[in-house]
Amino acid sequence: MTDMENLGWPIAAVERDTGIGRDTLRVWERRYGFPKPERNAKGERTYPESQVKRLQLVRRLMDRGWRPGRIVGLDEKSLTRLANERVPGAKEEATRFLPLLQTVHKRDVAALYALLVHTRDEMGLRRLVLEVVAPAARIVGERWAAGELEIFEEHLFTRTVTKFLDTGIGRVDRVEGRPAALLATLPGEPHSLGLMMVEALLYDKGQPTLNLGTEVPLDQLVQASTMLGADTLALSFSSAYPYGQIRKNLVELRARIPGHIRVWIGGGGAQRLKRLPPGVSRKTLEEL
Amino acid sequence: MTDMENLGWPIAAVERDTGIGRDTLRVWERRYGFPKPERNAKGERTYPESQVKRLQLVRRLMDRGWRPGRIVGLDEKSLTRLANERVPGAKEEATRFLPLLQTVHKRDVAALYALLVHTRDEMGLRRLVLEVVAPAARIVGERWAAGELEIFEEHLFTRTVTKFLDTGIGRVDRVEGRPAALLATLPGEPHSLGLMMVEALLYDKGQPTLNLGTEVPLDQLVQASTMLGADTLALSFSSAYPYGQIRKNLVELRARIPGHIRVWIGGGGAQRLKRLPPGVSRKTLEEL
DNA sequence: AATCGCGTTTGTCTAGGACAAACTGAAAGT
DNA sequence: ACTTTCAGTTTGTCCTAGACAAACGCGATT
Repeated sequence: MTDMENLGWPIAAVERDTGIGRDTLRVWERRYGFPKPERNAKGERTYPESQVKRLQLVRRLMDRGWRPGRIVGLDEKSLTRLANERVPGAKEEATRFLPLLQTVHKRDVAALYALLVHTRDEMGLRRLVLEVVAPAARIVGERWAAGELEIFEEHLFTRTVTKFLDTGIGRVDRVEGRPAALLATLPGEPHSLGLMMVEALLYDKGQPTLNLGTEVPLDQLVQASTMLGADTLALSFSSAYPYGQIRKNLVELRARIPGHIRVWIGGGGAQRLKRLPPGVSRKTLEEL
Repeated sequence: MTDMENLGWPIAAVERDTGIGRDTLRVWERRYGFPKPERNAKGERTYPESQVKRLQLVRRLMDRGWRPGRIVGLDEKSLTRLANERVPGAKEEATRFLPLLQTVHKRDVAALYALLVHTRDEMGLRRLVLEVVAPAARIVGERWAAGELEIFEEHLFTRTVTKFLDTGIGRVDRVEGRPAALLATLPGEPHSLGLMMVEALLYDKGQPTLNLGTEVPLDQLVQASTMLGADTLALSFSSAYPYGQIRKNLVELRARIPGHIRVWIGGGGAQRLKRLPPGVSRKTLEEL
């Protein structure tokens, strides 16, 4: 283990911790000269901690739309500067959510939960989702991208909100008959909060839904949508979802499920898509 | 798209749908002569549907402890026969859970949810978890391995139980102070039910826990366990978790987190581990 | 009933090249 | 002013065959 700390991480560990594929890591090294891992006795790449951290920074910037060629060569200082550039208007918005964000920064899940309960009692489930949970999730995501929050802190936020929403919409028995809409994310998209919000909104309107969860393989979606007799399949893409994958997967999916089933997409990743594949439509939370 | 159906799937899609790595797929082809994909115009492997199905069968058997060399060469008939071999005593146990299993087979989440509510009112949360949810989860997993259930049906079961448990243990505010135990699974382990059960049991005893969720990167666990001041880190491994990974990850983790923090492991995968790495102990649900 | 040793199995990693899909940005069209 | 078309560039994924250590199965020994 001590060798590991000295020599650095094997390529598989780096792929796991950065989400950047093995092949890509090697090809970056060839093209951009970074990362430049050491080698162990066996001749295998071993990435020092510092390079992994820098790769994580690069990954976050790519999630924001930067392309590798522009940023992989930059040093840590420049990367951090880019990461801290704020979206216009973000500051004012942040102050509106100050109490909520503080619970996250203090990692006080009890306070966060209490805040959610209080807000729901005040403005109702629908407005809570649209006006609090949705923007808060976006801000938390941005804070994470800027390196101000750790991944596990974002995790904690998500988990607490999920737990709260599950408590509110748990009464599955209220919904009868077959589900009108199936909710899911595709493999590679682990963010479940978008689905939870959709589920909460549709539940609020009494529309039967079935949440299949995250990272559902395509063939399973095909099976589920026909076997469960749904008429809509709603997919969520966070802005971190890899560029090209979205369109590719949607085209494949659309071709494989029955034509009468509608395909809806939403989330930050869906917004980035310029033109939609035929037979797929984009929905915002407000439209639900 | 039509070409895809004719020519088959690219290697990345097969990796995604079977959970078998690219390198492994290529090396199996070289060693065992299976899979034997076609090639497209570019010379790339394209796997026919039938071979993907057979690979999924192989994967399920490996999850049960079979080694590749013994089964990769077998034809579909032999594989199906192996998959259908039942664990002794499984039959009697299955009849005990007949009503519950039927809700799963009929994909009737409302009935499943109602059944859970009813059972909890009758025997309490602790006994519900130990005597119903835990064995049911195992049986559902086995049924899936035998090919009787689709992945999404297992998903549905998990999601419904999670929603039910979240409703019961949602009141985060009851717990005060820093969490004693952190719960998580490692990257590659998407099954969250084990964590949910642990969370429910500890909640029932009034012990503060924090569920970090599934597939938490190792470095995040290191960060979280120190920053949140927990004294125990509890990890869950399903029996599907790849053999060697468990020990390797545990050793790495143990070396990186402070010595005073205990590491507990549980779940089907933990049972398969012959000897535990130093500083790691195994717990069953009953012991909590 | 554990522990040790040994031969076998197995997954992961290496290399540099190749190519299509996705992107950028300017020119031409409405 | 706004969209569409086109060529040029960037980028991720896939290819080959070989190598090796870690994990495993199994028999021998404590």
